[in-house]
Amino acid sequence: MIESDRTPTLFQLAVDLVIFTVREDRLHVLLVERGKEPFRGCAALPGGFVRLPEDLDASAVRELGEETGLDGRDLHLEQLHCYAREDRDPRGAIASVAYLAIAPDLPVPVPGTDAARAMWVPVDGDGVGRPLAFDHAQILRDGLERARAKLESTPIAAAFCRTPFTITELRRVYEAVWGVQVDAPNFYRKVTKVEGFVKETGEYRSSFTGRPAKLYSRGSAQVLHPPMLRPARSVPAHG
Amino acid sequence: MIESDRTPTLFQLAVDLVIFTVREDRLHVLLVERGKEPFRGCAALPGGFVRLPEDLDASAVRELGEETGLDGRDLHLEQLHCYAREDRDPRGAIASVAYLAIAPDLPVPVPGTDAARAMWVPVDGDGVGRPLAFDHAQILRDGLERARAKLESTPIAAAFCRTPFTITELRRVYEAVWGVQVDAPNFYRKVTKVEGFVKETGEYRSSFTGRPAKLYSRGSAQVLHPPMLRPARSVPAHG
DNA sequence: TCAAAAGTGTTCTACTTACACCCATGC
DNA sequence: GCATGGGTGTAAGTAGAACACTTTTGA
Repeated sequence: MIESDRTPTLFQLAVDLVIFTVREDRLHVLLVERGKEPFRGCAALPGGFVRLPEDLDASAVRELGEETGLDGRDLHLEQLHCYAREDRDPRGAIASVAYLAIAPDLPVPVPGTDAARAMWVPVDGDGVGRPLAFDHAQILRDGLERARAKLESTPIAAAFCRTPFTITELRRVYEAVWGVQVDAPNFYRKVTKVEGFVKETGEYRSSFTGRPAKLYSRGSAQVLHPPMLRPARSVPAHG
Repeated sequence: MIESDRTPTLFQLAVDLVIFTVREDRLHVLLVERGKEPFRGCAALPGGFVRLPEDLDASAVRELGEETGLDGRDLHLEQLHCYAREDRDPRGAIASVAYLAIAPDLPVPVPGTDAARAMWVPVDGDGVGRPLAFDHAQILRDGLERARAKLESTPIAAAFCRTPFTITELRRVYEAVWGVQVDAPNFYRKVTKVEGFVKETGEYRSSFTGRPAKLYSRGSAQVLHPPMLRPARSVPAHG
């Protein structure tokens, strides 16, 4: 924070959101269709500009609400990375602070709001199979890698599930985000044994067939001891 | 990245550097004494403003060179977090992108340069035992936690050591950064067994007493499989 | 020969993995 | 009954923790 004798660039600061959910056992990201130039009509991450006195986290929460109808206070939301390459936005000096958000499978987009332009798009491999505006493809890749890593060491997988949830639902989160198959019996034991990952509610949920599953809510742990281990070689969960 | 009808704030963007090294078995951070208001005379993290067309990483490398004489291309350097709270700088809208840098114990500060105002300060617990300018105490805490976490899953501990190094030097990095004692025999085996962490040079180094130690250089691994595990309860390594 | 630092051996325990198997429900 | 998904048992293999012990040097 030492002053230079040359004039610093003035930036507009944006927040862009990588919002993930799991629907039908597949990882999805929320995209919006841009209504203005540049990249009009192109898919992009939702986001918007920061205006003081609001800080970055608050901007992210606000944008989440405006563009998706989701309440940021209920979701996992964490800062990812700041992007400021000169060529990232043709309008000029616009730096973006990317956020990772994780949502349960909720009825979004909400019709009749800004969010009507939003859509859940399945993530295959490292991307969405279509061009994204600005450097959003890179931001999406970074967000995906962050989410995958955080599943290992923290209980954020539960943020993908509506409470209460079953252990199988939690397992399908790991399978969708990591793109691997996970052994159900071992996963069950591990999750229920790791201190503070999940908490039994005492309730059960019947599915159409099979034994009713115990229901759980998220525990109090912030980190997992021991961590969930991502297999070194990925076994595709979806052919 | 959706335009608002209200005018976004214009920010100056700064990069601030949390530069760690280990000297005499203790973790140190590089601080500078501010020569101007605000916080004139107060200790602060080195840093400076971003000027396009330079991007954030390049700004961090440049500031590292200007303020410490270190060559950023030789060091571990990674982005930490972006800070933009309204009250973080009394001069107004200045957002800071913090970087974590890891350096071996080199003869820095370099007298006769800008770096002469820089000093290595030991880190005790979570801080440096003196007030820091702006929100730099928070940035330092975040950098410290990042460094501690990265020692677990990546080989960055080697970035604290001049090449070639001994396994004991590497162990002292873990002890200094984590603030724990590490069992030497088990550490030795683990480090030399994990694929790609360190590479034997075939040379030996004699110390004043004891058996000469094998010398190693950093291996090619980007992540450690399995990771180095930080003890759940910290056993203080000093004091 | 002694101290000190490097490096090896050994044992116990914890965790992971693979997979067999039982449980509880709807049809 | 039987198909289906939930959950438990069990045994083999791998990794971590503790610590005794050997090796190799300088003084």
